[in-house]
Amino acid sequence: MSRTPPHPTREQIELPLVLDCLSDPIRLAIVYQLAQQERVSNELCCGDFSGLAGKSNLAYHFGKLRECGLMLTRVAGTNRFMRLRREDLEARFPGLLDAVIGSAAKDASRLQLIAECDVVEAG
Amino acid sequence: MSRTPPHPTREQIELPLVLDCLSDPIRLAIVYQLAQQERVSNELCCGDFSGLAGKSNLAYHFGKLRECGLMLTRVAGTNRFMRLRREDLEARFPGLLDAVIGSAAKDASRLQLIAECDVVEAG
DNA sequence: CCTTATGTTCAATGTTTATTGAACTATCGA
DNA sequence: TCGATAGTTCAATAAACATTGAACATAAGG
Repeated sequence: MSRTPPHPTREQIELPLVLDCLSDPIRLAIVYQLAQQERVSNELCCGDFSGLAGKSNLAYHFGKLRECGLMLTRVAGTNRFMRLRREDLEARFPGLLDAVIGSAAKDASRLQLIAECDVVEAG
Repeated sequence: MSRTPPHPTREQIELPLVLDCLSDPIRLAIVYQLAQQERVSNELCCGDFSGLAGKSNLAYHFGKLRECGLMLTRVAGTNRFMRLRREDLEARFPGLLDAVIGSAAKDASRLQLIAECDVVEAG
Protein backbone atom coordinates (compact mmCIF):
# COMPACT_ATOMS: atom_id res chain seq x y z
CA MET A 1 0.00 0.00 0.00
CA SER A 2 2.98 2.27 0.35
CA ARG A 3 4.45 2.34 -3.11
CA THR A 4 3.47 4.61 -5.99
CA PRO A 5 0.71 2.90 -7.98
CA PRO A 6 1.13 2.28 -11.72
CA HIS A 7 0.25 4.95 -14.26
CA PRO A 8 -0.09 4.64 -18.04
CA THR A 9 2.50 6.39 -20.18
CA ARG A 10 1.39 9.39 -22.20
CA GLU A 11 1.09 7.31 -25.34
CA GLN A 12 -1.01 4.71 -23.58
CA ILE A 13 -3.75 7.21 -22.77
CA GLU A 14 -6.88 6.27 -24.73
CA LEU A 15 -9.68 8.64 -25.71
CA PRO A 16 -12.65 6.34 -24.99
CA LEU A 17 -11.30 5.49 -21.53
CA VAL A 18 -10.76 9.17 -20.73
CA LEU A 19 -14.26 10.10 -21.86
CA ASP A 20 -15.77 7.22 -19.94
CA CYS A 21 -13.91 8.30 -16.83
CA LEU A 22 -15.15 11.86 -17.18
CA SER A 23 -18.73 10.72 -17.73
CA ASP A 24 -19.20 9.69 -14.11
CA PRO A 25 -20.53 12.59 -12.02
CA ILE A 26 -18.29 11.82 -9.04
CA ARG A 27 -15.16 11.54 -11.16
CA LEU A 28 -16.09 14.68 -13.06
CA ALA A 29 -16.38 16.49 -9.73
CA ILE A 30 -12.98 15.17 -8.67
CA VAL A 31 -11.40 16.37 -11.91
CA TYR A 32 -13.14 19.69 -11.58
CA GLN A 33 -11.83 20.22 -8.06
CA LEU A 34 -8.34 19.22 -9.16
CA ALA A 35 -8.58 21.78 -11.95
CA GLN A 36 -9.62 24.48 -9.50
CA GLN A 37 -6.63 23.56 -7.39
CA GLU A 38 -4.22 24.10 -10.25
CA ARG A 39 -4.16 27.79 -9.39
CA VAL A 40 -3.01 26.98 -5.89
CA SER A 41 -1.03 24.01 -4.60
CA ASN A 42 -1.78 21.85 -7.62
CA GLU A 43 -2.45 18.86 -5.43
CA LEU A 44 -5.25 17.45 -3.32
CA CYS A 45 -5.48 14.31 -1.24
CA CYS A 46 -8.28 11.82 -0.67
CA GLY A 47 -9.69 13.56 2.37
CA ASP A 48 -10.32 16.70 0.36
CA PHE A 49 -13.04 14.86 -1.54
CA SER A 50 -14.83 13.39 1.45
CA GLY A 51 -17.94 15.37 0.57
CA LEU A 52 -18.37 13.48 -2.69
CA ALA A 53 -18.53 9.84 -1.52
CA GLY A 54 -17.30 7.37 1.07
CA LYS A 55 -13.62 6.55 1.34
CA SER A 56 -13.69 3.16 -0.32
CA ASN A 57 -15.83 4.47 -3.13
CA LEU A 58 -13.43 7.35 -3.63
CA ALA A 59 -10.50 4.93 -3.77
CA TYR A 60 -12.36 3.10 -6.52
CA HIS A 61 -12.82 6.29 -8.53
CA PHE A 62 -9.23 7.39 -7.93
CA GLY A 63 -8.11 4.08 -9.37
CA LYS A 64 -10.16 4.68 -12.49
CA LEU A 65 -8.86 8.21 -12.92
CA ARG A 66 -5.30 7.03 -12.51
CA GLU A 67 -5.61 4.01 -14.81
CA CYS A 68 -7.06 6.05 -17.66
CA GLY A 69 -4.28 8.65 -17.37
CA LEU A 70 -6.30 11.60 -16.13
CA MET A 71 -4.42 12.06 -12.89
CA LEU A 72 -1.22 11.25 -11.12
CA THR A 73 -0.88 9.91 -7.61
CA ARG A 74 2.11 10.73 -5.45
CA VAL A 75 2.58 8.91 -2.17
CA ALA A 76 3.79 10.91 0.80
CA GLY A 77 3.52 9.31 4.20
CA THR A 78 -0.07 8.29 4.80
CA ASN A 79 -1.28 10.75 2.21
CA ARG A 80 -1.74 10.35 -1.52
CA PHE A 81 -1.47 13.60 -3.36
CA MET A 82 -3.15 13.82 -6.72
CA ARG A 83 -2.97 16.18 -9.60
CA LEU A 84 -4.19 16.35 -13.18
CA ARG A 85 -1.87 15.14 -15.96
CA ARG A 86 -2.54 18.32 -17.84
CA GLU A 87 0.54 18.28 -20.05
CA ASP A 88 0.10 14.69 -21.11
CA LEU A 89 -3.58 15.19 -21.80
CA GLU A 90 -2.94 18.37 -23.75
CA ALA A 91 -0.35 16.57 -25.85
CA ARG A 92 -2.65 13.66 -26.62
CA PHE A 93 -5.99 15.48 -26.87
CA PRO A 94 -5.48 19.21 -27.40
CA GLY A 95 -8.19 21.36 -25.86
CA LEU A 96 -10.21 18.45 -24.56
CA LEU A 97 -9.58 18.84 -20.85
CA ASP A 98 -10.30 22.57 -20.87
CA ALA A 99 -13.44 22.06 -22.91
CA VAL A 100 -14.72 19.51 -20.42
CA ILE A 101 -13.80 21.59 -17.38
CA GLY A 102 -15.26 24.70 -18.94
CA SER A 103 -18.47 22.85 -19.77
CA ALA A 104 -18.63 21.48 -16.25
CA ALA A 105 -18.12 24.96 -14.82
CA LYS A 106 -21.07 26.24 -16.86
CA ASP A 107 -23.24 23.54 -15.28
CA ALA A 108 -21.66 23.70 -11.84
CA SER A 109 -24.96 23.88 -10.01
CA ARG A 110 -26.72 21.31 -12.16
CA LEU A 111 -23.91 18.85 -11.71
CA GLN A 112 -23.02 18.72 -8.04
CA LEU A 113 -19.42 19.65 -8.47
CA ILE A 114 -18.95 21.03 -5.01
CA ALA A 115 -19.05 18.86 -1.94
CA GLU A 116 -22.05 19.32 0.32
CA CYS A 117 -20.04 20.75 3.16
CA ASP A 118 -18.61 23.42 0.87
CA VAL A 119 -22.10 24.39 -0.23
CA VAL A 120 -23.26 24.61 3.35
CA GLU A 121 -20.26 26.70 4.26
CA ALA A 122 -20.91 29.01 1.34
CA GLY A 123 -24.61 29.41 2.15
CA MET B 1 -41.91 3.29 -36.42
CA SER B 2 -42.80 6.07 -38.83
CA ARG B 3 -42.88 9.16 -36.64
CA THR B 4 -39.94 11.34 -35.62
CA PRO B 5 -38.54 10.01 -32.37
CA PRO B 6 -38.24 12.29 -29.31
CA HIS B 7 -35.21 14.50 -28.83
CA PRO B 8 -34.13 16.45 -25.74
CA THR B 9 -34.27 20.22 -25.91
CA ARG B 10 -31.01 22.12 -25.95
CA GLU B 11 -31.29 22.89 -22.25
CA GLN B 12 -31.92 19.26 -21.42
CA ILE B 13 -28.57 18.16 -22.82
CA GLU B 14 -26.42 16.90 -19.93
CA LEU B 15 -22.63 16.78 -19.90
CA PRO B 16 -22.17 13.37 -18.24
CA LEU B 17 -24.61 11.73 -20.65
CA VAL B 18 -22.86 13.28 -23.64
CA LEU B 19 -19.44 12.15 -22.42
CA ASP B 20 -20.74 8.68 -21.68
CA CYS B 21 -22.20 8.48 -25.15
CA LEU B 22 -18.93 9.53 -26.74
CA SER B 23 -16.95 7.03 -24.67
CA ASP B 24 -18.27 4.04 -26.60
CA PRO B 25 -16.02 3.25 -29.59
CA ILE B 26 -18.92 2.51 -31.92
CA ARG B 27 -20.77 5.69 -31.00
CA LEU B 28 -17.58 7.70 -31.26
CA ALA B 29 -17.09 6.29 -34.76
CA ILE B 30 -20.66 7.24 -35.66
CA VAL B 31 -20.15 10.79 -34.42
CA TYR B 32 -16.84 11.00 -36.22
CA GLN B 33 -18.39 9.93 -39.50
CA LEU B 34 -21.24 12.39 -39.04
CA ALA B 35 -18.67 15.13 -38.45
CA GLN B 36 -16.85 14.19 -41.66
CA GLN B 37 -20.16 14.40 -43.46
CA GLU B 38 -20.77 17.96 -42.31
CA ARG B 39 -18.67 19.18 -45.22
CA VAL B 40 -20.95 17.40 -47.64
CA SER B 41 -24.62 16.51 -47.31
CA ASN B 42 -24.67 16.88 -43.53
CA GLU B 43 -26.70 13.72 -43.16
CA LEU B 44 -26.17 10.00 -43.13
CA CYS B 45 -28.57 7.11 -42.70
CA CYS B 46 -28.35 3.83 -40.83
CA GLY B 47 -27.04 1.86 -43.76
CA ASP B 48 -24.02 4.13 -44.03
CA PHE B 49 -22.73 2.70 -40.77
CA SER B 50 -23.20 -0.97 -41.61
CA GLY B 51 -19.46 -1.54 -41.32
CA LEU B 52 -19.50 -0.68 -37.62
CA ALA B 53 -22.03 -3.16 -36.23
CA GLY B 54 -25.20 -5.10 -36.96
CA LYS B 55 -28.43 -3.27 -37.68
CA SER B 56 -30.11 -3.84 -34.34
CA ASN B 57 -26.98 -2.90 -32.47
CA LEU B 58 -26.72 0.27 -34.53
CA ALA B 59 -30.32 1.14 -33.74
CA TYR B 60 -29.45 0.78 -30.07
CA HIS B 61 -26.52 3.19 -30.39
CA PHE B 62 -28.54 5.62 -32.49
CA GLY B 63 -31.07 5.71 -29.69
CA LYS B 64 -28.39 6.57 -27.18
CA LEU B 65 -26.93 9.29 -29.37
CA ARG B 66 -30.36 10.81 -29.92
CA GLU B 67 -31.46 10.64 -26.28
CA CYS B 68 -28.34 12.38 -25.02
CA GLY B 69 -28.73 15.17 -27.57
CA LEU B 70 -25.73 14.47 -29.75
CA MET B 71 -27.65 13.91 -32.94
CA LEU B 72 -30.93 14.50 -34.62
CA THR B 73 -33.01 11.97 -36.51
CA ARG B 74 -35.18 12.94 -39.43
CA VAL B 75 -37.59 10.40 -40.90
CA ALA B 76 -37.94 10.29 -44.68
CA GLY B 77 -39.67 7.30 -46.17
CA THR B 78 -37.97 4.14 -45.03
CA ASN B 79 -34.81 6.05 -44.23
CA ARG B 80 -33.74 7.87 -41.08
CA PHE B 81 -31.34 10.68 -41.77
CA MET B 82 -29.11 11.74 -38.96
CA ARG B 83 -26.93 14.72 -38.28
CA LEU B 84 -24.98 16.21 -35.41
CA ARG B 85 -26.66 18.83 -33.24
CA ARG B 86 -23.63 21.03 -33.60
CA GLU B 87 -25.28 24.34 -32.75
CA ASP B 88 -26.97 23.05 -29.64
CA LEU B 89 -23.82 21.34 -28.45
CA GLU B 90 -21.71 24.41 -29.10
CA ALA B 91 -24.17 26.51 -27.15
CA ARG B 92 -24.19 24.18 -24.18
CA PHE B 93 -20.56 23.01 -24.20
CA PRO B 94 -18.38 25.38 -26.24
CA GLY B 95 -15.46 23.70 -27.94
CA LEU B 96 -16.24 20.25 -26.60
CA LEU B 97 -17.44 18.57 -29.77
CA ASP B 98 -14.53 19.84 -31.84
CA ALA B 99 -12.05 18.83 -29.15
CA VAL B 100 -13.44 15.30 -29.11
CA ILE B 101 -13.59 15.00 -32.88
CA GLY B 102 -10.11 16.45 -33.24
CA SER B 103 -8.78 14.03 -30.63
CA ALA B 104 -10.49 11.14 -32.36
CA ALA B 105 -9.01 12.21 -35.69
CA LYS B 106 -5.53 12.15 -34.17
CA ASP B 107 -6.12 8.54 -33.10
CA ALA B 108 -8.08 7.53 -36.18
CA SER B 109 -6.10 4.37 -36.78
CA ARG B 110 -5.90 3.36 -33.12
CA LEU B 111 -9.64 3.78 -32.72
CA GLN B 112 -11.36 2.05 -35.58
CA LEU B 113 -13.22 5.06 -36.81
CA ILE B 114 -13.62 3.89 -40.33
CA ALA B 115 -15.73 0.92 -41.26
CA GLU B 116 -13.82 -2.15 -42.37
CA CYS B 117 -15.01 -1.95 -45.93
CA ASP B 118 -13.78 1.63 -46.20
CA VAL B 119 -10.35 0.60 -44.95
CA VAL B 120 -10.23 -2.21 -47.48
CA GLU B 121 -11.32 0.12 -50.22
CA ALA B 122 -8.65 2.62 -49.25
CA GLY B 123 -5.89 0.00 -49.01
C1' DC C 1 -50.93 -6.60 -54.17
C1' DC C 2 -46.70 -8.62 -53.30
C1' DT C 3 -41.92 -8.21 -52.53
C1' DT C 4 -37.98 -6.03 -51.09
C1' DA C 5 -35.31 -2.75 -48.44
C1' DT C 6 -34.85 0.08 -44.19
C1' DG C 7 -34.77 0.23 -39.81
C1' DT C 8 -36.94 -0.53 -35.04
C1' DT C 9 -38.45 -3.27 -30.98
C1' DC C 10 -38.24 -7.11 -27.98
C1' DA C 11 -36.31 -10.75 -25.09
C1' DA C 12 -32.33 -13.10 -23.67
C1' DT C 13 -27.51 -13.25 -22.60
C1' DG C 14 -23.28 -12.25 -20.37
C1' DT C 15 -20.33 -8.38 -18.92
C1' DT C 16 -19.11 -4.42 -16.67
C1' DT C 17 -20.15 -0.95 -13.23
C1' DA C 18 -20.93 1.68 -8.90
C1' DT C 19 -21.66 1.29 -4.17
C1' DT C 20 -21.28 -0.52 0.54
C1' DG C 21 -19.05 -2.08 4.84
C1' DA C 22 -15.61 -4.73 6.91
C1' DA C 23 -10.93 -5.99 7.16
C1' DC C 24 -6.48 -4.58 6.36
C1' DT C 25 -1.83 -1.88 5.82
C1' DA C 26 1.07 1.73 6.66
C1' DT C 27 2.52 5.99 8.77
C1' DC C 28 2.63 9.66 12.13
C1' DG C 29 2.66 11.60 16.74
C1' DA C 30 2.29 11.31 21.70
C1' DT D 1 4.76 1.16 21.85
C1' DC D 2 0.09 2.53 21.43
C1' DG D 3 -3.47 4.70 19.27
C1' DA D 4 -5.20 7.52 15.81
C1' DT D 5 -5.20 8.76 10.98
C1' DA D 6 -5.15 7.97 5.85
C1' DG D 7 -6.23 5.27 2.54
C1' DT D 8 -6.53 0.61 0.06
C1' DT D 9 -8.38 -4.04 -0.86
C1' DC D 10 -11.84 -7.46 -0.82
C1' DA D 11 -16.38 -9.61 -1.29
C1' DA D 12 -21.08 -8.98 -2.13
C1' DT D 13 -24.89 -6.83 -4.37
C1' DA D 14 -27.85 -4.56 -7.54
C1' DA D 15 -28.13 -1.84 -11.62
C1' DA D 16 -26.80 -0.62 -16.18
C1' DC D 17 -24.76 -1.88 -20.54
C1' DA D 18 -23.60 -3.96 -25.17
C1' DT D 19 -24.65 -7.52 -28.20
C1' DT D 20 -27.41 -10.92 -30.73
C1' DG D 21 -31.19 -12.78 -33.53
C1' DA D 22 -36.00 -13.02 -34.33
C1' DA D 23 -40.13 -10.65 -35.02
C1' DC D 24 -42.17 -6.58 -36.43
C1' DA D 25 -43.55 -2.11 -38.93
C1' DT D 26 -43.30 0.98 -42.69
C1' DA D 27 -42.71 2.64 -47.22
C1' DA D 28 -41.18 2.16 -52.12
C1' DG D 29 -41.26 -0.21 -56.57
C1' DG D 30 -42.60 -3.56 -59.83
